[in-house]
Amino acid sequence: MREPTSSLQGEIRAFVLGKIVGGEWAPGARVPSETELVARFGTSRMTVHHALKALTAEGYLRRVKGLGTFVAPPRAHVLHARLTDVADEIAERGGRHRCEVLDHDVRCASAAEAALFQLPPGERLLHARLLHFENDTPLQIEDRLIDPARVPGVEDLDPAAESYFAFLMGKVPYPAGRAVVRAVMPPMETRFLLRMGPEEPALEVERVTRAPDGAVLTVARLIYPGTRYVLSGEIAPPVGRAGDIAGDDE
Amino acid sequence: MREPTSSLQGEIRAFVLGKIVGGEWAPGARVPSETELVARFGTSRMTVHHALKALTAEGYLRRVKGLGTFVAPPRAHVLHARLTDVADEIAERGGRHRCEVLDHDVRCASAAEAALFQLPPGERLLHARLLHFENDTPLQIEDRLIDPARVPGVEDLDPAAESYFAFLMGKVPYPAGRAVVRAVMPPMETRFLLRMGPEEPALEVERVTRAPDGAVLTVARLIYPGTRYVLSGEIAPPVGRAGDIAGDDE
DNA sequence: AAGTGGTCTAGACCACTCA
DNA sequence: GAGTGGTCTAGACCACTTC
Repeated sequence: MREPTSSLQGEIRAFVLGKIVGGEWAPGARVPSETELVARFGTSRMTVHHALKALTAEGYLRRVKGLGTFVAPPRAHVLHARLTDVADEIAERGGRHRCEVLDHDVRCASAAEAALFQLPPGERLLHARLLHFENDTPLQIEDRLIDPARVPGVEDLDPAAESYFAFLMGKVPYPAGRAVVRAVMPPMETRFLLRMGPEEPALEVERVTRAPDGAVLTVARLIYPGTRYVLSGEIAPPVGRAGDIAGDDE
Repeated sequence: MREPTSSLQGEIRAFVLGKIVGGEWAPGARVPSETELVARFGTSRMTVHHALKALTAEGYLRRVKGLGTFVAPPRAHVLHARLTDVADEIAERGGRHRCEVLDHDVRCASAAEAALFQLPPGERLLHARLLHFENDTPLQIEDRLIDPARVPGVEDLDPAAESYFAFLMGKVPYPAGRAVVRAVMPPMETRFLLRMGPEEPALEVERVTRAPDGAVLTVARLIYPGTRYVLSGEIAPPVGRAGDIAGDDE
């Protein structure tokens, strides 16, 4: 990560961040107040405030009105792993992507599915199962349920032409959601489709995607052969979103 | 995520974010300029700037000097998964944590280990293998290598008393690092120790932790029984760190 | 009462892009 | 040259904490 020391904010940022990652200021330690930093760097208070605010948003600092600024206790780290469209992921590696449609139907929601989508049982749900290939080697089975009432036009989509991921991205960018990553032994059919070895486990990523209003839009189960796919990402401190009210986690 | 509309910044933020997550402003679309928002909300320019800056840091906007502000193209989402100390994780669930030391020795780095740590082969490395229990059920095997030259005092640590995670956190808070998540079939001994079923796969999380200067401090392999552990997290747009120079990814 | 951070103002200069 | 965002200033009032 390149640090811009070219600006006054950058200087203050580098000064504070340096003390933190260098271990000089331990977690919980008091950071100089805005007034003190103003005196030290000879800038206006707003400049200092900007720098500290940014570091707070990035999870390095904890600020309490009336009390002071402190080094945030990093008792947890956060894994930031990109979840992309399979097609994009393959393209990035320079591979060729192809997709076979295994199932594609509109069905009535079972009790479990209705509960998942918070819909009355029997409501219509679009179901699709796709097999994605990288250079003719199967890489992923995508098992997806979509609420067609919330995603207009999705019933007319040809999954082989445009991915559901891309389509949904266009319809509802910036969805909220949760994902769960598991190691599983998939059933026979899955093993066969993904050309997996007899003892090979699978990595399963299950995503529940919600509209900003909280309604479930789609549930996707992505299954990868364990020997051909890993999930990877960077580790960083937990980020604070500006929309959040000050941390209630203590 | 609660949005503070109590402040002027909050109002502007809510206005812009609403248009984005509501799909009214599509990815790539032009966002009103600071001048326009100043006119609309009747605030000073700094106030508008703050709000847009925050949304930029959170990955929702893309700003180009001299050009304008745009809705960031969300072609990828990011899974934000917490990586905590096992002991903390178990404590959060109200469980009881216990730890058995399987191996604990200082050895000379093999060629592969030396390469991983970017050290000359034969350098001393601390190796430990721990079995973590939740309520007397084994949950994790921690297989860890540490460069004792970079982490003073680590050789005197009793892993059963204080976890390496906590110790390292205290020594080098806010490390940089990468993690890889895999589904694997562990060897016999591991299956036995974790009391895994004959066909049960394992979830493996491998972390490489680096000091701010880039030197590898520790490599941890954490192995969980697939039926007793999942990795989960929230999905959000990729965050931009203020220290980064404007995105070069296009 | 003194000090803290949160927010806001009304200016300013700059580097940049586009026409 | 007009418009954009990036940065900065020197003030201000507020809510909050601790003493």
